[in-house]
Amino acid sequence: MSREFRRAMPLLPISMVMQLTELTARQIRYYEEHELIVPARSEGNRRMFSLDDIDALLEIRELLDQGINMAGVKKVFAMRSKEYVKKPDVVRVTDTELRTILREEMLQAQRMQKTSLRQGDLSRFFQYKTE
DNA sequence: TTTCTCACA
DNA sequence: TGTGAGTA
Repeated sequence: MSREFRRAMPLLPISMVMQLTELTARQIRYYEEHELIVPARSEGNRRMFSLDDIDALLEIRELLDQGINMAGVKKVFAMRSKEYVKKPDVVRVTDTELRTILREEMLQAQRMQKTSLRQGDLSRFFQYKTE
């Protein structure tokens, strides 16, 4: 049994995920509505989360903490899954993608009236691109 | 008891 | 997002 298979195995109920991620059940379901996570269902329509789902939720929380909105989080996730389908080697941020990210950050920074545009934050995007 | 969906302050 | 209602 591969490591990937185990990580993708839906084993945890929402109560466990709540403790692991510090998120409320409401938030977890909300993120599912926005398709940021797609937990499996079992028995009586209960959500069963995998370790991959936990990772995704923790990252969503980090992104949100940085002042990025749902739209921004969606973009990051969309780009990642896009890469996954592509090649795992030298992937680079295209000019249009970079402009989109920067614009989103600028708008968000204005709305939040705080500096979410820190170099540390931006470096995350480049990290994702090469992981 | 826990989780689910739906609706509303 | 939080919370309460009515289920399964």
